[in-house]
Amino acid sequence: MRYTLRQLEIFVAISRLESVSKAADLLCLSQSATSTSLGELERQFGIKLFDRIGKSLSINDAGSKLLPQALELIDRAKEIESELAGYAVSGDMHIGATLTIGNYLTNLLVAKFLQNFPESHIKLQVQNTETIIKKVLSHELDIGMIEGDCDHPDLKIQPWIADELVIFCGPSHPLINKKNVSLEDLLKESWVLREKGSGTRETFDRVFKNEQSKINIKLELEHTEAIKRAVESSVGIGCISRLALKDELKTGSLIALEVKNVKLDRYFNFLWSKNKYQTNGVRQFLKMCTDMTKGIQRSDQIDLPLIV
Amino acid sequence: MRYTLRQLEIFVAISRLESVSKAADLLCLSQSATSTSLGELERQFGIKLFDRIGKSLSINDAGSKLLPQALELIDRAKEIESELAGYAVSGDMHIGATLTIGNYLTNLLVAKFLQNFPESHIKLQVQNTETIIKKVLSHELDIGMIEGDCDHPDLKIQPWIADELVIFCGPSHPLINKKNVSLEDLLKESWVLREKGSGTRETFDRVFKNEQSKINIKLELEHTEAIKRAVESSVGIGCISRLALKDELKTGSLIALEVKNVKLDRYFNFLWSKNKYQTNGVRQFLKMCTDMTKGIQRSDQIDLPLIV
DNA sequence: ATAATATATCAGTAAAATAGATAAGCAATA
DNA sequence: TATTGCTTATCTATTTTACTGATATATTAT
Repeated sequence: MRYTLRQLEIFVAISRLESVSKAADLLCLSQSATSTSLGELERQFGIKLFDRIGKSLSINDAGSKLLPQALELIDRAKEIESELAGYAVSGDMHIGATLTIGNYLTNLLVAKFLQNFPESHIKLQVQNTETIIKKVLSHELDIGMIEGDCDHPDLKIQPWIADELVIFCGPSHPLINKKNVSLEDLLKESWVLREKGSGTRETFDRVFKNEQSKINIKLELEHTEAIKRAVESSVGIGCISRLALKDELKTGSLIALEVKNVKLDRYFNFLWSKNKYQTNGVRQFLKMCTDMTKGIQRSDQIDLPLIV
Repeated sequence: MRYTLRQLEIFVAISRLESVSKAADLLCLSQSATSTSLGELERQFGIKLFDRIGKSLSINDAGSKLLPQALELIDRAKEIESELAGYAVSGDMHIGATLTIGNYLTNLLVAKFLQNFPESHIKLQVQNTETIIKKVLSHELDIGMIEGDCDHPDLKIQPWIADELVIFCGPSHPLINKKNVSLEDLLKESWVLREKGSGTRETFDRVFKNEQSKINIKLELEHTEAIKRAVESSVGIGCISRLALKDELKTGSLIALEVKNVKLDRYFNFLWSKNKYQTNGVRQFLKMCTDMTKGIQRSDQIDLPLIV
């Protein structure tokens, strides 16, 4: 297959206008290139497609036979192109995510997305839930990714994947030897937690709302990594997403405590404004995220490095 | 439309084999060129078609969408190519024609044919009817073009176009002033005719078979041009095809005599062996000839220079 | 670690597309 | 019949693309 769609396009234009010069104008090509291209097509098929009568061209049998088929082929080719263009992403995309999601998932998701759509430009902001909601409302962000709910009439929220907070301690902590850790056991401990207003803290507070006064919060930190270091240094026990603890639980540098009757489940959610036009980039991004978590139950099972 | 069918072919091969290297082998292309071609296709569509997982490729959504469409498009393109190849002519073609046809029509027909099929090679032989029939029978010729009939069981004869012999004289001949030239008038004249065995002479003899002994043949010549010169020089009156006289009748250098009750009509015929395979070139040539004479009544109305 | 293997990229080269200029053919017309 | 204008074809030079061979980079297997 040595002929090109471009040659067919030029052939069609010449056929339509019955003139090389006019076709050249139409195609924004020199008369020379147009003539040569037709000649090359004829040479490749080993057959003339036009009769040269004096200074003008007149399509011949072979040309007439080719014309409708060339038209059809070009139409199909254009259709393919535009369908694929529907996949393609253009323009900027602004994504906001909370600390936990942003640090452990979104940055990797964005990297993967950029691999598939190298032409697109993405700005990722990591901020607290409140700011993200505000910016999604003001259309400053195309998508927000937050933990927990949000019921604003202008916002659409879509659950993405389950997440679980884990209560954990250092490897030398006495509780790790206890079989059934109870709520009472926990209330005796010192805590290292995320600050008020963070999604993680909200989940924590919601679950422990009846025991709030009895919880001894020794340290409030704004970063999960800092909390891990503090717990390692035996400042107290902590509570953050299993996603953020993945590596440490694996190596055993931090230990998860299984507590009876305490379930710190929550959902990571997508968030977008009902009033903002959803660009193709946004749709593709959402699709990629949901596609990737098919068959996956919980956030920490997403094995992004393998996929990226 | 900036992408090429070749790129699609390469894309399909890579998809099929899920490997750039294997596709390169299949396509007899370097791994480098294959990789670049895929990259270029992706760049042009502005979208990746494969996920690169480690050292291997895995087709992604966009690629999966493209694949069947690319296959279809390539199939159509190949179909077009081979249909057009059916038009194309390859190999040698041997055509034989008698003097009158060969000199005034076939050479021009062949020229026109070669314009449309520049790759083909034609050998044109101008010989007498008998030789042509013999060579068509021996398959030395693909097609013969003769005046008059031939009923050999192994030969197929196909009428092409009507021809007419014209009795003519020089511009100073006394007969041109006579209103109704009669058969008796003619028998008083001297004649310049083609030699026995020629198609023209056979037609002449057939029409004048009852007056053969009374016809005074002064000069027998093997070329129509020579006959014209002889008649111009007042050697006598002549009888050749109107086709060969076209120019002279137009300029008035020779004058046609309308003779009552004398009709020298005949047919130019195609001739081929029933036992010889008819190549595509032969079919195309016959088609071109019959197409060209649609709506034309007689050989001298064919205006070849205009068409060529 | 090391070897084997796959893709991507780089540098150099061959081939193709293209523009600009020019030749050659034809038609209208002065 | 020469002239003008318009057409297609072709020539040369240049840019762009396709390609090879070599090399870099990354991953799997040993």
